[in-house]
Amino acid sequence: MARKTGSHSEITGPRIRAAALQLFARHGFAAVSMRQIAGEVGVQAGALYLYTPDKQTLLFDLLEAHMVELLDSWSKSEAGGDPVQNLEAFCRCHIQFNLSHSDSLFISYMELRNLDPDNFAKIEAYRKRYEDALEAILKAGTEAKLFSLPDTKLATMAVIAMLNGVNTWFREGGRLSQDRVERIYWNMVRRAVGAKGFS
Amino acid sequence: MARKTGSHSEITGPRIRAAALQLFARHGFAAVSMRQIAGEVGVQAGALYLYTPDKQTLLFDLLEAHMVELLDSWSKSEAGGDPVQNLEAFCRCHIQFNLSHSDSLFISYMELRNLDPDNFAKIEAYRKRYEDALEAILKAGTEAKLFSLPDTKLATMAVIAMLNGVNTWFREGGRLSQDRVERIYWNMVRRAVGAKGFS
DNA sequence: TTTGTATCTGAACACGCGTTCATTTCAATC
DNA sequence: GATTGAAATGAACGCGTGTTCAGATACAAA
Repeated sequence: MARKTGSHSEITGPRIRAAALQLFARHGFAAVSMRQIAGEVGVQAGALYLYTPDKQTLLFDLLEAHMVELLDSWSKSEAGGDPVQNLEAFCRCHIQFNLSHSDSLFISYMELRNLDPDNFAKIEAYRKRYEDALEAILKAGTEAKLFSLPDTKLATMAVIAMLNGVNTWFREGGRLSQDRVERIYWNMVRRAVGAKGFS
Repeated sequence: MARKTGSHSEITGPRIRAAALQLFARHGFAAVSMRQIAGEVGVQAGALYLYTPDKQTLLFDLLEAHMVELLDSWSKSEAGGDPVQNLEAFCRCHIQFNLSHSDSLFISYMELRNLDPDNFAKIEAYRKRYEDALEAILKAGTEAKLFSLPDTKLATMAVIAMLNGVNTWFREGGRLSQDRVERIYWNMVRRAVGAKGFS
């Protein structure tokens, strides 16, 4: 069946990951059984082991894919403009990515503790790279006197936490359009970092 | 043994809740067994059922206690000053409470999905009361032209998310004192809401 | 000393877990 | 039509789960 890699269906594998993602997000890693995942895919539990060595690796693969996609998404959006423009791009990219990957986002914050130490360290390294990307923008802006921040590391955490919060309440078709939400959050961030020419 | 209520030890009950709190925070509700909790207390699993009807109720009691304490903490800190003072008090109270109840905070965000619908609704009602307290401050400030906010509901969520973020990285004895962190976050919040006389 | 009661044990119940593996299915290739 | 080999089954493994409960224990009151 497999045409290129020489092993495993190229259809069932992704379906398993999609089902696992949704179920882990909904009920939590520990509360979801391999039989439930298999049931969602329409297969027996044993078949899952043709695609993943174990449940732990399945979780890790989902988290790693999320972080890789996130970093990839930012590297494509990176405008290369001045710090203010870069910060706006970062905020919008972050909100957009998170809202279109809400299950992965949820898991990547909630299920870290279910990773064994090695896997945890790998995911943390990705996360650090992402945070560093934001901090670089804030540092550049602070040095150029465009922002007013006593501590860029702390501001980095504050901005990410604030933007992540959107996912806890935003629902498409609700009171505010996504673009409007992005604009309002960007204005709050812009003020929080003390961007000049804006009060 | 019980002297006042006529049932249950007044020592073992709290010890069970403390052990459950710590274990749930560390490993997650679904991943912790009643036997583990009992082991932590130095008792057999069956004994837990003298203090809680089941595992689900044990979780609910922890979450409810957290929300009650949180609301209580704010009602005691409420200064009754102008919106700017109230907002500062809210930010400081929130950070202080969360840092001194980090396990409860963690659980109360992570384990909501493990509550059955009735219990979930009750906790959400507490949470709404708390959010409303913050939104009332933001509304009052906006109407008094002290803040500049296009949407107080959205600002409420943004502020809470930002403040909650402190718990993900702050460690006592680290680079910054808690008071310094409170001050920096308060300044970011103050600017994010567009407080006058401050850029 | 006897009684009463709050506390706890330890075994048991039915069930679901992650994982393994010999066996079956079945489309593609020769 | 026979052969191949990946894909999937379904039963089995040992173990841990939440919960129950009859019985043991400890201790205050009578």
